[in-house]
Amino acid sequence: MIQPRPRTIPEATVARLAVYLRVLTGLADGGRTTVSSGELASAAGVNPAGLRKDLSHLGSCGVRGVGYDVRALRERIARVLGAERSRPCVLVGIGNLGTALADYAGFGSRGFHFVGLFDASPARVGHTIGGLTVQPMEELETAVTATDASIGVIATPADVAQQVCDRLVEAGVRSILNFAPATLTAPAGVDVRPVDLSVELQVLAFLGQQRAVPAAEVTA
Amino acid sequence: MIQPRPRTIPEATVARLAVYLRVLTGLADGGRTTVSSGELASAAGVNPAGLRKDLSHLGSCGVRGVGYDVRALRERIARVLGAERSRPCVLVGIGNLGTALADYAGFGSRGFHFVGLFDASPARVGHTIGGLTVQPMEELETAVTATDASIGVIATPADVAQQVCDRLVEAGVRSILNFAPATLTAPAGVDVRPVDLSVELQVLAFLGQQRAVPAAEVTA
DNA sequence: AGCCGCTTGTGAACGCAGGAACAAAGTCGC
DNA sequence: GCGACTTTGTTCCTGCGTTCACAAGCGGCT
Ligand SMILES: NC(=O)c1ccc[n+]([C@@H]2O[C@H](COP(=O)([O-])OP(=O)(O)OC[C@H]3O[C@@H](n4cnc5c(N)ncnc54)[C@H](O)[C@@H]3O)[C@@H](O)[C@H]2O)c1
Ligand SMILES: NC(=O)c1ccc[n+]([C@@H]2O[C@H](COP(=O)([O-])OP(=O)(O)OC[C@H]3O[C@@H](n4cnc5c(N)ncnc54)[C@H](O)[C@@H]3O)[C@@H](O)[C@H]2O)c1
Repeated sequence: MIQPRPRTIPEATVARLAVYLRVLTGLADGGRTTVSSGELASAAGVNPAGLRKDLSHLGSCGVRGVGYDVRALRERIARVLGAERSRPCVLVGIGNLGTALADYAGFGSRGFHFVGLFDASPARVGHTIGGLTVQPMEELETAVTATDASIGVIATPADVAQQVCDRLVEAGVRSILNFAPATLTAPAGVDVRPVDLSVELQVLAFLGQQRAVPAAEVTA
Repeated sequence: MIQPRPRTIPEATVARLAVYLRVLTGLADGGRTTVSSGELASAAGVNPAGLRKDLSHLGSCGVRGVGYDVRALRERIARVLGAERSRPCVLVGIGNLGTALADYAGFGSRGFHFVGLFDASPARVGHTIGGLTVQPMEELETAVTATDASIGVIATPADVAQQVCDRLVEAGVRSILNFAPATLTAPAGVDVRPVDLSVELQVLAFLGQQRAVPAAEVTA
């Protein structure tokens, strides 16, 4: 039993660790060397106790009475998240959204870089975005194999998203981020993470509507 | 006690309701009139029992032995979510991402439309995107008041996101969708929903990495 | 008209996440 | 060198979300 640390980290904790990592990087750039859980929690918008519980999943790294060493904690989280080396990603569907993603410089500093851009439209193929040239879909499989891309991003229309997903899986991609408003099915062992902006807006709208209703509740 | 239905719907349920709504719209367009919970659940990628529990939050709407009437259920969900009439939104930061959002036709069919586009850069102001002209930041407050915009979307760089948030709140916006990688603070009564794509990628990367590790676990 | 099969809706159990409180531990001041 | 204060790490507990399982209800068939 060399590993007393439980292998399983809750997914909600993982998402927060990524936020802590971003905040810590900002603090380090600002010259801070140590930070307390309360300070870090308020900067990340979470509860201090919850933050300490999250950090406890990766072993004691703080000093009682002082706080956490910013650089050491950042290193620790980066190692757990596997953010030490940059991961190669491929992007399919270079339309409005896909172009913005391909052009986004922020992914590089967070451990991700695109190694391939693909589109079915001849009008898009050949354009250069963020230093990469858009390739036709025929080259998807060979490019994924050659670059050993680990993450695929889908930004195509919804009606072809499943086909694109299948081709990515077939090519060996095991992690997929899907922006198309469609529910994708993939075999076991493949993670598909949907990002549906309309759903986010609808949740916001519902919360706002519910906030307005309770006042009229007493009138019933 | 005229309202036997509990006023509180779990947020996780609300997000799934939005997905059901999308799936139901697709089914209705395909000509389907009824659908069973199992079918709808598999199309939405959730557990059938969970789907029924979600729907139970808005009262019985199904017919035992038959299933749900597609149109009626869609109407019911749309009413609960407040998606019957389109909600006016303002978008701040018309860069790469903001342009894609402003140009996106899909929001209209999901109950949202932009009534104002704003940017601080003179190079952006005056451009027309999706039928709207980009306005300077000075006009934000008056435009929000005039259009009674209920939702604000932030697509500016992270270092000015908090200022933009403050101005939106000051102008009367009570729901904010934030794409900038920054933790925003807002007064009580204002909902801020972050969408951090880097975090999504990092969660994917972690899950993929964890999937690969267990095989080597026995070697320790 | 009565029975059968199918599907919904709900009740209970389980597991998990979140929050508060407390003990351990280390540092700073004297 | 010692005491007190600060902050972490953990433990307990409460509440929520999810899943399973079953009884109730309705349509269709005979
Ligand atoms: N633009 C947004 O702000 C936004 C917001 C929310 C969701 N989305 C979703 O993201 C996806 C992309 O949106 P968009 O606005 O960029 O659309 P878009 O039409 O501008 O771009 C789609 C791109 O996919 C390409 N494409 C079409 N079929 C393809 C195929 N079979 N294989 C590969 N590429 C193919 C097209 O050539 C086009 O370049 C859509 O599913 C949309 O619903 C977009
Ligand atoms: N582009 C992407 O794919 C992507 C992905 C993830 C996150 N983001 C985030 O979304 C935000 C926007 O990204 P982008 O790629 O569109 O950046 P961008 O630089 O292309 O656009 C930013 C826009 O905001 C405007 N702006 C700057 N300061 C402003 C202010 N004070 N008030 C109003 N407008 C102001 C700029 O003029 C510019 O047009 C950034 O925070 C980025 O980190 C973008």
